[in-house]
Amino acid sequence: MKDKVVPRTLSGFMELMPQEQILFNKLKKIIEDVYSSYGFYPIDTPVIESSEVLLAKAGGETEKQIYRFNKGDNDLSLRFDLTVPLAKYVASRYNDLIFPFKRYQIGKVFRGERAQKGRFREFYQCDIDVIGNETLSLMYDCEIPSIIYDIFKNLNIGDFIIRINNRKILSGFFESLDLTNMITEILRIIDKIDKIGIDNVREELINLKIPTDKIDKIINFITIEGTNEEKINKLLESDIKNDIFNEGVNELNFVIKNLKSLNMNENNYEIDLTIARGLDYYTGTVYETNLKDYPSLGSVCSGGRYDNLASYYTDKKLPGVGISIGLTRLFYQLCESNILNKEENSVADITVLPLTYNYEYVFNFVRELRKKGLKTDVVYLDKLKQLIKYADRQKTPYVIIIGDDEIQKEIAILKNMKTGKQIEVTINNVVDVYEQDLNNKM
RNA sequence: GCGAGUAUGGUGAAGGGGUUAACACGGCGGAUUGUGGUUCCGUUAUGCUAGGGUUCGAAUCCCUAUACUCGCCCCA
Repeated sequence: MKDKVVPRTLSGFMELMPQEQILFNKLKKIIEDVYSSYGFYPIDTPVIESSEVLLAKAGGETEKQIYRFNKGDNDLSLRFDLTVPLAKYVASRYNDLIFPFKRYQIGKVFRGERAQKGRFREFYQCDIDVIGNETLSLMYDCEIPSIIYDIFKNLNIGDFIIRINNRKILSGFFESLDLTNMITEILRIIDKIDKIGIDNVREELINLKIPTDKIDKIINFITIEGTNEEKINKLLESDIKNDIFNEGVNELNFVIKNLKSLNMNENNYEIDLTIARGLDYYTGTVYETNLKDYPSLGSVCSGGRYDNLASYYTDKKLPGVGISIGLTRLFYQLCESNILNKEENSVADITVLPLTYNYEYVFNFVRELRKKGLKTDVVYLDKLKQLIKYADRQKTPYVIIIGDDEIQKEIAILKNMKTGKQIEVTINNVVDVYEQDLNNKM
């Protein structure tokens, strides 16, 4: 035993049991289905890219967290998000793509940072973006929340709220306070408000040596209360004289107004001036989404508008808007909070247990079941007890037992594993009997 | 990158220097050679992350390494 290698999985890498994997895949499929229902195209890009491409814009953090290695003379890296590969993709195929370019991409990304609760080194991102050529209609800023809305409705994991803000409002506001030079630090602090609370925000702002009167103004500003309409009106009526600020307010006003016409429930979205988001490239509308019943989970989906996607690869101006769902973290959190129903995730609808060597007879049944779209598992084990136990552990709702006695009578036994009821079926009525029993139970 | 903590079978774990490492779950075999999720019986770590030290004696105390967990930074 000593010379065996311990079969372990690296920290920060999620590996699931089959039952869990089914659930995970269900969530992934729901997201994918909603994305494509809005007319977005799927793309896939390599997990490995040349470091030169991936690190073209390289902030300090990215460089620290990226998995980078050499193979021969090649300097390679694992992608750490799906946005940079998108930028490369669009820049290199600019002449062939149709704009506005609507794509989604679901795939694994890698970050070489220390793993923590709900923080992974390999995780799925589910990205969706629209990229415009030179310009991009603000209507796409409205479409994005609508997509989020549909996804979280379909995921069926409880009530949720999409929080919306516009970076121009914050930028303009801080410009008017003459704090432009520290805007990155301030936004970072404000963004943490949900986590650390308003008092700590104030404290950290004091640490930045911002005058108290300005801190009061900031706190008052970001905690504006009221309905969406009231908040907009307060912003429109404010005495802040700043062009960027006004532009932001108008954009936000436009987005909020149009969300109504997209048939979204007003309880599921709100203006939240504390959302700062992605301190790098977001320039306009920004979004975060939280589960109302589980605020401690933090944002489960976030994104926004950016002016220029691919400035490191091309001179073309490519504005875009999009979101990303961190599916691995979301799934992890949903499991931790017992929001997902982990029961009854058998792949097969029916498990067939052959107690005979006359497989030809068995396969006739199997073919019939599969032809009708029933997922049918056939098990080959020596003993009936093992067969039954297999079906039991797989939580298959139904089993079919076929032994030599049944073959003699030209039947099979359909067993409902929940009720224990057994019915004799023939090849002609097996599907009907199955469906009848299934419907009776419901 | 910085800080704190933990390390015992497939899993959850007890044992805090004294001869065979508790208990539970799971697994396997059987009671029950055509019927599971109940019950009963048997079985399941020559070893306590690795290496070194203290000791007559170490899973237990000390040191080093590694891994893992949790914070911070940052982020999905």
